[in-house]
Amino acid sequence: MIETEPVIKRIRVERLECSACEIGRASGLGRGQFCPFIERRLPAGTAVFSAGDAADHVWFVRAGTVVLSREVGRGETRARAIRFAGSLVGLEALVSPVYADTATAATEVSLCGATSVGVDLWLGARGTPARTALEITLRASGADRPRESPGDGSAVARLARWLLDEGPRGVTLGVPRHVIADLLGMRAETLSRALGELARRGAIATTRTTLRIVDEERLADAAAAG
Amino acid sequence: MIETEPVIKRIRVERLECSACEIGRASGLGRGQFCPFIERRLPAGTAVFSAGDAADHVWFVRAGTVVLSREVGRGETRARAIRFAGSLVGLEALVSPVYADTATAATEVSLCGATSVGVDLWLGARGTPARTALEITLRASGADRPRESPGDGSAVARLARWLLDEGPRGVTLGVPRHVIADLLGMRAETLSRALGELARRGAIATTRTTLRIVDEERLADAAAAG
DNA sequence: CGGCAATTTGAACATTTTCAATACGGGTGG
DNA sequence: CCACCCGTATTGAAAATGTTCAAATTGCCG
Repeated sequence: MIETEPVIKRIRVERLECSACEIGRASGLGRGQFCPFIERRLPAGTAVFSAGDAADHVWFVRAGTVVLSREVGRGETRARAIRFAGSLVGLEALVSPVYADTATAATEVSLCGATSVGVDLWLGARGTPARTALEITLRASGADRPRESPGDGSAVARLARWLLDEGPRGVTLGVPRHVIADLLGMRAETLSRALGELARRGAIATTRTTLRIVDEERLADAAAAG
Repeated sequence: MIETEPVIKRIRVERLECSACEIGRASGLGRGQFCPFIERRLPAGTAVFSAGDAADHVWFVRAGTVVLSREVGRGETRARAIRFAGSLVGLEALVSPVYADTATAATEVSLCGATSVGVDLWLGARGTPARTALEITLRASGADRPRESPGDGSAVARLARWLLDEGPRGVTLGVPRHVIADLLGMRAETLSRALGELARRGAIATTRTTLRIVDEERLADAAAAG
């Protein structure tokens, strides 16, 4: 029988030793080096950063919980992941001028923040294997869109949005339809019907294996509709 | 007017110069070093690796498209992301003994693979900032579950599954209900009803701010149901 | 102690899922 | 080069599921 503790609203973090922190250790704190991250506390509900903002800081979650959300259209945003103590958030600052996610403190949090410039220096020379792997990973996940679900808009709207920003690439590269359906959180049959609907409205032209965007404006209308 | 090319099924990659590759360059190919990655081609539809398998290789996508899927329950799997040329897949091998995703070639692909051991060496000393950041990132994203949607099971089943493997942590750490609802691809109202249903079945005990798993077996039944 | 925000509840409604059956298109073998 | 076959995509109609919107409740905080 699993028993959960009462929900934590206030966190108590006396004095987390930086030498006990993974980031602190990587910084070589014991060896006369310094850590670019500076602690800061935020109350529950505070926005740490917002998707689209200039990505100028990277944060390490020292205590508390941060929720990551991404836009799904019409300025609406949906939670897509949770980050607990020990995670880095906003690392996309390394590879993008703007944040991909909106980060919100779900509880009171203790965050250690550093400027992108500081992190850039901290990470060491560019082009090393570790750094290259990190950047490749960040670029890939920064471009991912969370799987969608019916609450994010009608099937037609979701498809229209997807086509507007991933379509030409994804469709061209031979991704099977059932995969697209999965990403959009719908069944293959529903995708098929949505494609048909957009074609009927003159937004796209499609055959069983081809897809062409005919009228971007109508597509945008469909995307906005709901 | 955006026009897509016909779907690509066969890829032509004559001889991609390794010195032109981001990975090759990071390996210091020009400087007498070597790259641990070895090219291999796979036809469309081939499984590169499967979630749960021993994570012994890391792959770099040189050409083609790879689909990443993750389990959503009952052994069913849903596509959650697409990786194009220039991405690394299976990097979770660095921080986990098993793959978190199932990777499938959507088109014919040219992949460069390296053993986890080789990549471990290639990345250089452990504990450096870049490597630490990479590992933290991989650990976090490896634990993420893709947002779910109604096609992945009924609201009650999705909630039950979530509670079984994320519940105690997420609930304890004060994640608001509407965030959980987002992650499960349902509205807050539906989550509320699903919680009520599980409580009625005696699987959990819940108040407006508390949640306790009372009977794991019933929860598992609900998770399997559909 | 009062007010606010989050959660719960209700009932009608719209949407998507289902489960079949059918049509294609591409790849294979002759 | 063409016919055949298999797997993928499409279509149909019924049914179930989740969404909506509004109102009531409750816990938390100042």
